[in-house]
Amino acid sequence: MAREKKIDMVILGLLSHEDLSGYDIKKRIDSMISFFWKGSFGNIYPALKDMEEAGLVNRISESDSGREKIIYKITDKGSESLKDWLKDEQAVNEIRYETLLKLFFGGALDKAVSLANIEQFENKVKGDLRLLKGYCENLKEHLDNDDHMYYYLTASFGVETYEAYLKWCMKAKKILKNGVV
Amino acid sequence: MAREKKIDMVILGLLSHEDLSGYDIKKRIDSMISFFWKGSFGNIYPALKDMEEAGLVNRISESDSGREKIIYKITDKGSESLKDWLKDEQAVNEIRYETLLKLFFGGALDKAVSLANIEQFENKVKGDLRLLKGYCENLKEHLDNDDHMYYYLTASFGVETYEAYLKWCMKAKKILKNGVV
DNA sequence: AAGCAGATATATCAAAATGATATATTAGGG
DNA sequence: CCCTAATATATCATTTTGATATATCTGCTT
Repeated sequence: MAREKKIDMVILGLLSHEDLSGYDIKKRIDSMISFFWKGSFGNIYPALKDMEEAGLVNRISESDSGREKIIYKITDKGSESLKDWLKDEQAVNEIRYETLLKLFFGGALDKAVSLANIEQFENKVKGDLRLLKGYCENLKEHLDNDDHMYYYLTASFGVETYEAYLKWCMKAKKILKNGVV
Repeated sequence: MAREKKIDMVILGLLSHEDLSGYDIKKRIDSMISFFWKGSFGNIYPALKDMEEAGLVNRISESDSGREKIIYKITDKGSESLKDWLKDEQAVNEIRYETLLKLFFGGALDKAVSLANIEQFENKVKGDLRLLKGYCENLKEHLDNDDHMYYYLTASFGVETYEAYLKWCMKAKKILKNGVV
C-alpha cells in the first residue's frame, strides 16, 4: 500500500463536505483544526495537483471571471481512500512543545527565566482556552447534527487539555518558587 | 540574528550536561524527552557537523579503538547560544494528533469506527501514563536536585495532560454512543 | 571456539512539512 | 481615485522524518 501523505487525508476530509479551492482549504484548516493540525500553501497546492493526477479529486471549475480560482471536488476513488485511512486504527499523535524543551534545559540559567517562560505559555493558553470554550458552547447546542458533534468532540479535547495545562502551570510555578510539591 | 534550528538547541542543551556522541544524543532524546520532542539521526549528525564548523561544539575524542566514535563537547560560544535561546520567551508549541483528525472527519463512516479509534488512543495513553507516573514518583524524591526537578516538571506535564486525555476519552465515547452531554 | 543476535555508531537519502516570498487580482473604505 | 486588505496560486530553501546502508563490538548459546 502506498504511503499516504497526511495532508492528502486532510484535504480529502474537507472535500468530503464541500467543494473547495486550495485557498479555501487553507482557510478551513486555519479556522477549524489548526489547534491540532496544520497545513501550508507549500504542501496544499502540490498535494492537490498530485491527487488530481491520481484521480482522487477533480477540478470542477476554473476562472469564472478573470480571477483564477480552481475548485476541486472529491471523486469516488478519493472517497474510498479517505475511508480506508479512517478505518485504519493506527494513528501518529505527537506534541512538540518548545516551552517544555526550554524548561527541561532551564538549569543553565536562573529559575526566573524558566518562570517567565511558563508564564508566557500560561497567557497564551488562557487566550486559546477562552476561544475554544466559546466554540464548544455554541456547538453543544447542536449535538444532534453529526458534523457539529464531531467538531464539538475535537474542540472539547482542546478545552480539557488546556485546562490541564493551566493546572500544571500553577503547580510548576509553585515548585520553581518554593522547591516543594 | 540567524534562524536557529531546534535540533541544535536540543543538542546544545544535552551537551551542557555532559559530553556525548551523536548516537548518545539520540538515546538521550528517545529516553528523556521523546514524549514532547523528537530527533533523528538524519538531523542530529548533520547538525553536529554544522555546529562544529560554527564553533558551537568541539570534537574531543575519536576512535580510541578501531571502532569509530566521535564525542562532542559544548564550547563557550555554544553555551551562549543555548542561553540566548532559553532567554527568548517566544516558543512554538504544537500538537499533531492524527486521532483528532480522524475523529473530525469521522462523519464519513459509522460511529463505531470513531469509537474504535478513540479506544485505540485510550489504550496507548493508559500505557504511556503508567510509564510517566513511574518516572514522576522516582523524580519527586529528589526535587532538591535541580536537574531532577526540571525533569520532574516536564514529566508531570505529561501526567497532567494524559489524565485529561483519559477524562476526554470517557466523555467522547459517551457522546458518540448516546448523543448526549 | 564458532556463530549469531542485538546493541553501538556514523552516514546518507528520498519524501514530507514548514515558512517565506513572489505575483496578480479584486473588494471596500476613505 | 487610491490604498489596504483579502483572495488566489505557485514556488523555493530549509528543516524534519523515517528508512536504509555499512560496519563494529558484546554477550550468549551451542
